[in-house]
Amino acid sequence: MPTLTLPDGAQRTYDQAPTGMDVALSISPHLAKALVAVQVDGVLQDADGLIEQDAAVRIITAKDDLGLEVIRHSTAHLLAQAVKQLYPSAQVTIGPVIENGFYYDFFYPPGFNPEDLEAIEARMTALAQAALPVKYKAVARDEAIQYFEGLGEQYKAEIIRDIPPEETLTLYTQGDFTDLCRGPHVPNTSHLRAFKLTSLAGAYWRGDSNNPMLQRVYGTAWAEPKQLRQYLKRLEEAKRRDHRVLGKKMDLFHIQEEAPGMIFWHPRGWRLYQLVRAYIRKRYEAYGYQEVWTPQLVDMSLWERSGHQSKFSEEMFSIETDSRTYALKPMNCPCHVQLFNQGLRSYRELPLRLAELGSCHRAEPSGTLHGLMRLRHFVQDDGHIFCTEAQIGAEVSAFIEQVQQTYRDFGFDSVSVVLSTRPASRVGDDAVWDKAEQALETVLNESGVAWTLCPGEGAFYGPKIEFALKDCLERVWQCGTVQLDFSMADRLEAHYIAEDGSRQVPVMIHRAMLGSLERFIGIILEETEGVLPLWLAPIQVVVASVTDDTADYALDVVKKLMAAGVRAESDLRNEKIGFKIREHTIARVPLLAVCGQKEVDAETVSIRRQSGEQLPVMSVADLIKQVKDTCP
RNA sequence: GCCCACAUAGCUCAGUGGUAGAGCACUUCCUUGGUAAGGAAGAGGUCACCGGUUCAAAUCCGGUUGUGGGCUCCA
Repeated sequence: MPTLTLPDGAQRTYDQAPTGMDVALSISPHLAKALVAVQVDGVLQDADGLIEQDAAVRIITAKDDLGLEVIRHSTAHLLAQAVKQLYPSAQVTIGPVIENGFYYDFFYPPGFNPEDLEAIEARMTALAQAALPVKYKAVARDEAIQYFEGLGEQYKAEIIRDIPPEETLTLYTQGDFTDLCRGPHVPNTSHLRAFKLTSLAGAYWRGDSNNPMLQRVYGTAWAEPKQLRQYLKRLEEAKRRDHRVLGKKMDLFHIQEEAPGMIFWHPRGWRLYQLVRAYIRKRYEAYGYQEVWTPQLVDMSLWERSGHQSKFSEEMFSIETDSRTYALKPMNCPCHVQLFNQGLRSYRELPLRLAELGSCHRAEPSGTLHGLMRLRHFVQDDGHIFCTEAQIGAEVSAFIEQVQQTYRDFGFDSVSVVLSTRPASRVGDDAVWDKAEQALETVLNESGVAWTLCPGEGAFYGPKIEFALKDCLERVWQCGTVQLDFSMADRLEAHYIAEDGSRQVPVMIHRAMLGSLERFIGIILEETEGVLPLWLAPIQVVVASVTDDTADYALDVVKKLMAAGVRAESDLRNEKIGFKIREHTIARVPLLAVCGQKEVDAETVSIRRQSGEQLPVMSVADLIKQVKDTCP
């Protein structure tokens, strides 16, 4: 006779173990209809699962986040059912819930095309409308293997074989389709009424590129059709924030076929680039770095000694000349060690911080290139700190502080911080890795930032902390990073003389705040929708004349602005003022100074912000002051 | 690198085997207009590249390059 406690504190006692559906029915028929699952003492379970003991029970509907997750998971099953009906030779694998939806991977060598997607979606809709009951039953592992092998579902059988033998499995059946699943699922498919298949992709079985390529179908699913429409609209709007689209609209840069993965920067884009560089140089100085510059082309032997050649030879551009092989530098660290190695270093010089706006070339695989985000030529705001073990904590912790300040200056308030630890393929003793990982974790905890752990994602020479930002489609890109390295200095024979006169190998800390300048600019563009903070705008003010009579005055204003260091341009074209406003607004110019007869007479400018907001009429001197005050 | 799709005027795109199209941008002329598009005319393309099928290819087929969405990778 279980007694159940409802969220409002009410208690109900049942003569025999009820199902979640019984509980809902005993409250209201309406609730029973809306029920997608129940939560029993915090554990989600199916509507028809028995509740045999006293427990706290919550009815989960589509309005709950948990309910939405169940709906997405069930929609993945619906997709698999539709695919099996339409393409019986396809084998099912896995179909998890992801942000905003789900995907399902199928082994189907002929592959799907976009028309198939439409057919699959149509079948899903029909199956959902049929309101097929979703039933589950527990089976023994071996029975499950036998069942799926009998169906020719090799992938499913393989998944089950990897599950510990003693575990009981559940099979979910809806109509003619049965899948292995932990559940829970919606009571029947009529709950699935707001979904859409969004894209088709290849994905390796178990995420391993040595395995066969599966067909992945992505979809989105929601509780209500209205939410689905809103989501699709959001997606549509996000595409307008794409940095590649904005790069064209704002006339910042282009890429062309002759130089894949490399950027042709236009005058305005290059100005933005220079502004970011100027910001970084100020920080280098403020944070005690000395800026350096090293060769672009370095003999392969250096990369062999550093260990990069053996790990990244495929991704290095190399050049044969004078019967020597050079590599276009893919990174700056070995070059900075060469600087460290000039002369005999003393412990008194540590920490020695070398910085370089380092130009790097990497022959990234063609399929990985992506606008400004992933390039074959990019510039890092790189830096290497040579220090003693005792100095690691202070250096890393100062860096974390600096990175956060930098991101705030650029207007980012949410940065994800990840600690990545030893990868399978690495150099150095485990004892050294233990020490390095411990050091980073300690500093992170002391800094108070929220962080997550990514085991196995570290660099081959050491663990790292990564600072990542999101683009318009919520894709995560690594930007800042700080990496501990107990190997490279030793490999490249860097030493210093310690206090006791002994020769010691310095610890190397690799660090970058923005990561790649190009990527960071791409992220800023998407984050701001191209409406850059005033201090970063390539053109801060366009001075537009209303008629030819006011052109001279407008030119004079531009001259004054430029003399004061404000980035200004004139627009004296024989066009209506409305037309000029429209053009510069689209080009994301932050401030527009309109000069008509009124302004000429009063010796003022009338300022319109990119947002459309009109500022009080002001003198040119006031405008200059306002613009100057925005620079960090 | 792998899977799928795409590549037409400067830009955004239409064009399913029979003379290459639209809007915007551009040039010229008219217009001198006060806060998101004034009007008219003109010019502009080897339909990414290479090959094939066909009387005929932007269109069908194969390859190459590049781009987009994913996967793998990312010092």
